[in-house]
Amino acid sequence: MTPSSASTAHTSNTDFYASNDKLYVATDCIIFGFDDGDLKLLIFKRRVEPDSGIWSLIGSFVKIDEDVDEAARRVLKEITGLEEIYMEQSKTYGKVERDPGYRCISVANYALMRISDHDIELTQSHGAFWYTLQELPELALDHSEMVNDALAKLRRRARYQPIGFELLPEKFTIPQLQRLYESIYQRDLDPRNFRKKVLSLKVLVKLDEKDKLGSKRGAYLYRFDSEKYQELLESGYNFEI
Amino acid sequence: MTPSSASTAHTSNTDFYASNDKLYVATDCIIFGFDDGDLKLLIFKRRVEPDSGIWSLIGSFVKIDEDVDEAARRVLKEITGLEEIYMEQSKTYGKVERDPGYRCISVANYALMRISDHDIELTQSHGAFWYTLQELPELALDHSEMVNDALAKLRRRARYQPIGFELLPEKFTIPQLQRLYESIYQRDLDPRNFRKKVLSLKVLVKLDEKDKLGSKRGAYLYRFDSEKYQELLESGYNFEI
DNA sequence: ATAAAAAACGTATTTTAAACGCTTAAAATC
DNA sequence: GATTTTAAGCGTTTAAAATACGTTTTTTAT
Repeated sequence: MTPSSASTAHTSNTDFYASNDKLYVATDCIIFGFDDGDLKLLIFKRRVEPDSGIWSLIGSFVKIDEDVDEAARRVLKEITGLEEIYMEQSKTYGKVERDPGYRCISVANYALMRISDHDIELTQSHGAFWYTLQELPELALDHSEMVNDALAKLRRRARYQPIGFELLPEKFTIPQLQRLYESIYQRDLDPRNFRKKVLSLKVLVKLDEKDKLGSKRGAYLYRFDSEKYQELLESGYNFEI
Repeated sequence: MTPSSASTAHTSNTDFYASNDKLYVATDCIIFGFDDGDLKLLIFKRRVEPDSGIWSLIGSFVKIDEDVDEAARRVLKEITGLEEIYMEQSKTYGKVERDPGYRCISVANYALMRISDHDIELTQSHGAFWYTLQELPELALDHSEMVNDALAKLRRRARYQPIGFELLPEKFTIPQLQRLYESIYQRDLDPRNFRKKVLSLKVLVKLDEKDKLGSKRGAYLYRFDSEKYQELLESGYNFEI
């Protein structure tokens, strides 16, 4: 829920809301997931004014006794049922008129998750749906801007840190990893060069299993070597794809 | 003034909230300047509790009718006298206990400026001083963390966008530009390769003047071709140094 | 059987980065 | 006033990385 939806505000005292000189702090979550070879975004149909009926990101007010990123984790938990989601602060939106209902600044966070992991019923009960980036509708308030900014950040991050750990299932094939990068960058990559590059990073462990669903021939499954993955992450390695 | 100084709080209404029941929004500025071949930071001696007498960044509460980045620009203007400073949002700090005085979240912004440009008397009248990164003292609250984060961001930005426009005087030599990069990265660069690299970007215009102060022989002055600089900026070019 | 599709491995070419040598201009020293 | 010193400026060589593209392999569909 975005600030304006107010249903999760830390107080419901209406006298208080009437007073128009209060500055609220909220958090909104840009939740990226990967499934079916596509990067997707979890969005919601708003049930409150303004912009009721319009799609929006999920969010909440920050409580007085809660860290800002705690608030974001609380939202993520409420929506997906998951506690251990990769999350990173994106940007803070602070324009006076960004939310016509209240003076409210919003700290946007983006999260990366495996779509298959989450509690589908819980998500659906909140009126949430996964949309690919291509078919994404216009969003409420400044939420489209938030998505664009988060996407730009994700793309930039993917250049200097390996990514995929958070978005792919535990076992995955190299073509799947390639499709992830292709959907992040929205462009085709050469499969031979991609394979060479990711294998050169030495963070993949080849398994003795094959995935037979993706192709006729089937592709070997891999998993990340979490120790080496962590090292690579900390070394600030430049992962130019 | 940092949030704790409270002198600029946007409201003092205590009817609804007991005073420590209120969530404040502040902004703090990490002001980078370049001078004498060194990257420096503008910091202040705090005059209020907590941490009075300790060095800190400059900041202010965000007013109810003011955009968050407007607040940051207001602070910059108050301190330096300058309006057109390059400024970028760094990160938002939202831990409950980050400021023992109030529940206050802070949106940190970093600014880049030419030290020679600003109003020295104004700065000094605020108790402000320029410190190099090496001699930087421990700062109040979470301000040291803010500086480290902003520096990391500046370093990363310097890799994918040209920098210097904001930090160097209008006319500058290639060795000066090199010293800027060396002080950002805190490591030595090969002068021959550096020259080759920056000239290959085609954003420098060689002037017919020489700067005779920096060396016996003197070095040609250059200026940025702002049009090409802008193009380069927008192309998202990777400026690996 | 044979064609089609995607995986997997390999090689050649081009581009970019890193390392280093040499000359030049002007001030400082003898 | 010749010589040394210092940093600027230009160039070359070598190493590494990115890009382009060829070939073989495995399996399903026809």
